[in-house]
Amino acid sequence: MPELPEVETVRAGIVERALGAEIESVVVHDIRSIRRYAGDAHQFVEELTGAVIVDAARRGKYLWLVLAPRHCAAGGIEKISDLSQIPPALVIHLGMSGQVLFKDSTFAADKHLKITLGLKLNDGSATELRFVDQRIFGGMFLDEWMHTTDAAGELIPSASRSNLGLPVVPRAVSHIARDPLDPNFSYADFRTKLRKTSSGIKRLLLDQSVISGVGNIYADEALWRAKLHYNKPAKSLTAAQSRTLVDAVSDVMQQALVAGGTSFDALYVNVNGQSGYFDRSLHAYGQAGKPCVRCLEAGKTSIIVREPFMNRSSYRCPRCQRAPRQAP
DNA sequence: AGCTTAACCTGAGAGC
DNA sequence: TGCTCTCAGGTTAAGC
Repeated sequence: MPELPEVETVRAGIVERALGAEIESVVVHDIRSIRRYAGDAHQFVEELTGAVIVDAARRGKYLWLVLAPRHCAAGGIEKISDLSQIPPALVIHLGMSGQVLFKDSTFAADKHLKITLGLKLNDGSATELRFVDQRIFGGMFLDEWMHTTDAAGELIPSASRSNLGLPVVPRAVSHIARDPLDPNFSYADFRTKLRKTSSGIKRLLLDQSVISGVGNIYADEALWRAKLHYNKPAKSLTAAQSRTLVDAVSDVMQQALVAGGTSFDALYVNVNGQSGYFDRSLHAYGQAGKPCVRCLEAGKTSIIVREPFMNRSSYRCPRCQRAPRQAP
């Protein structure tokens, strides 16, 4: 289940492997993996072929490739100041089961191979960027650039390292809030959004327009670390609790990132096809029936429970994450 | 307008 | 063995 650490692992892999690469060919094996795109498969291929990958950027779970026209050497794009002269962004979302893999064309097609980009790398060698997706909740599309300002009005782009010198994100990403690993993440903006709703706190954590990059796994882990119940009304959190929660999200994501991400069933892998191992460090998610390690260390016994939540599951310790008096 | 729910998918595993 | 049922979950459109 790719959440922020998994997507960031993929982004870093693309930067390491494909910067400066020219997209020589594009094959769409399954049209369903192209989403939110006005054109058809043929147009997708036409628009993408010949472009050069100059960067891979990310906000929350959204990942996008910054492209330059063929005639434009990698790095030369900074000189372009008119957005209309810049090729559209190649936006990638992994959904539930999406993978980005680098493999030479000699390797057999993967079982759920959806889109193949044939790349000519900087050193002249060739390889393939393969988008593989079993459940097809993910996909990719070409998207126009949009100027962006955050709530504070500053003109600073997202996590992109080479940002064209412009405050831009793909249009589809413009409604996504900054994630906790973004240097411009705002605690104040987060708390403002919490105070405006009657919803429980976990619903807000999963709302990508409030804080991005958080999915079911890291939401449960962060709530466990912050000792909060998923149904605690968001507006009832104190400023200190809000900050503690964001720090818990940030900490668990950074630790998962170091571990190469979380993996349960080999659905999530990095660009080399390897699984992360953070699942061995989970304290709440998927731990139903096991003792809460924090309670255990305190000499108490409490068993993690799994409860239905928003058509999925929530895991919590019934002792250190007590239910609010009145459920919202 | 704010909030909730259904739909999109496939495969693994459980139950019969 | 083989069938059916349930579950996994990110996002968004539709419904209330």
